[in-house]
Amino acid sequence: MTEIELSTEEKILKAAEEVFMRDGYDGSRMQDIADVAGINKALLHYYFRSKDKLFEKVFDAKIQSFFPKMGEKFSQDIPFVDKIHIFIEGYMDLLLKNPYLPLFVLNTVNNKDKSAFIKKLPIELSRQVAQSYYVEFKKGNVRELNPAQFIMSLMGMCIFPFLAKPILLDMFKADNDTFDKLMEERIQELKHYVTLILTP
Amino acid sequence: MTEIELSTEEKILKAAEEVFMRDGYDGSRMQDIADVAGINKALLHYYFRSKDKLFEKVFDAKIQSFFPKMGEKFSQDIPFVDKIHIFIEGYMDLLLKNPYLPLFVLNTVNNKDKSAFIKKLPIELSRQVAQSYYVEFKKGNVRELNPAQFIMSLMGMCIFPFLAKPILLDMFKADNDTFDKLMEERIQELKHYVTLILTP
DNA sequence: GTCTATATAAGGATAGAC
DNA sequence: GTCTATCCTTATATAGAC
Repeated sequence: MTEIELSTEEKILKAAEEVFMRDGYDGSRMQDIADVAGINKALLHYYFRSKDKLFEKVFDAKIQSFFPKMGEKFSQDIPFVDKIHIFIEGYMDLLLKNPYLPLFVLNTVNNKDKSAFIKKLPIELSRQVAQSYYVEFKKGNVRELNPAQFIMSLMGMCIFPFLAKPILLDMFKADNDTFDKLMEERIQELKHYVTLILTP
Repeated sequence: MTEIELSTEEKILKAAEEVFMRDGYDGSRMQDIADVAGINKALLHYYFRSKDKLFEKVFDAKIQSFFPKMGEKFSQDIPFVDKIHIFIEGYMDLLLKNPYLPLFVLNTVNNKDKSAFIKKLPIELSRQVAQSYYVEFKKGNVRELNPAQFIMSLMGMCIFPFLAKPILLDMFKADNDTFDKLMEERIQELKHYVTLILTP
C-alpha cells in the first residue's frame, strides 16, 4: 500500500467521487462526502464553493471513460469483428473497475437539473464504429445490419449486469467475487455473440 | 377522451407515478406531486401518511411489469427462438409505453435506503427462460450457451436505449416520435440477433 | 375531505475564530 | 487552511379551521 498523504483537495475529490458515484447527485449529502474525506463540511465549500460545482468536477473526471476512446484501436487494419472483441474486453475491464459508472452517467443525463451535461459526453465512439463497419461491409466481410442498433445492443449487453448488480447478487446469492467471475466469463460469451451476429 | 372524474386517491397515485418514475425517489418532491395532482400537499399525507409509503405504493404497482410474467407464453409448445421473439415484442412494447420504467427500477434497487425492495421483484422470468432453454437444448434445436448470460444480454439490449434516451435524442437530433420509430425498427433487429445467437 | 398555516427537520452555505 | 457555530432555504409532516 502506498502511504503517500493526499492533499486536502485530492482527498475531497476522491471522497466526492465515491459518494456521488454510489448515491447519485440527489442522493448524496455534503456531510457524507466530508465524513469519507475525513474533513469538515465547511472545507468542501472552501475548495469547491458548492455541491453543484463539486459534482461537475467529479463528472468531468469520470465521463471520459464511459464512452471509451477507441481512436487507435479502430484505425488499426484488422477485421471489424476483432475490433469489437477488443472493445468488449476493454470496456468490461473498465466496468469491473468502475461498477457504478453506468448508473452514475445514465442517472445524470436523465436528471432534470443536469441534462446540460449530455453535451460533455464524448460520443465519437458511435461514429467510429459506424465508419469502421461500413468499410468492412463493402468488402463483404460482415453481415448487413444497422450499426446504430448494433452499438446500442453492444453497450446494453456490457452494461446491464452492472446496473442490475444488486438484483443479480440477490438472485444468485452471490458476493462481489462471484459477480466478478461471472463478468469474466461474460467477456467470452459476448465475444461469441457478436461473432455470430456479425459473421455473414 | 374519457372524462370520468378520478377520485382524489387515484389522482394522487397517478401524479405520484408520473413524478417518481421521472425523477426517482430522491429527486421527487411532495409539492411536485401535489401540483401534478392538482390538489394540496397536505392531502398527500392525509391519504398516504408519508413520502416513503406513497413511493412504496407506486413501486408495487409498477414493478410487476418490469420482469414480465411470461407464464403462459413460455409453457406453449413452440420453438425456444419463437418464445424469445414473443418476449422481445411484448417487452419492447411495454417499454415504449413505460419509457421510464427501467431507470426507475434500477435506480430504486441501487438506492441505499430502498435495497429491501429487491425482494419485491418477480424474478421467475429467468427461471422460466432457463428451463425452457434446456428442454430445447436437449433436442438439439438451440446452440449451447449460458442461459443466465443470455437473459442478461436480452434485457440489456431491450432496455439500453430507454436508459440512454436523452443521449440518443441529442446525438440523432431526434424527437420522441423518431425515437419510437427507431425502437419499432429495433424489434426486428433484435429478433434477428437472437436468431443468429440461438440457431445452431 | 380539503384547505391554510405552521411546526420540525435536513441539508447547503457562510461567518468568524484560530 | 481548518475548524465550530450558525444562518437560511428547502422539504416533509402535522394542527386546526372549514
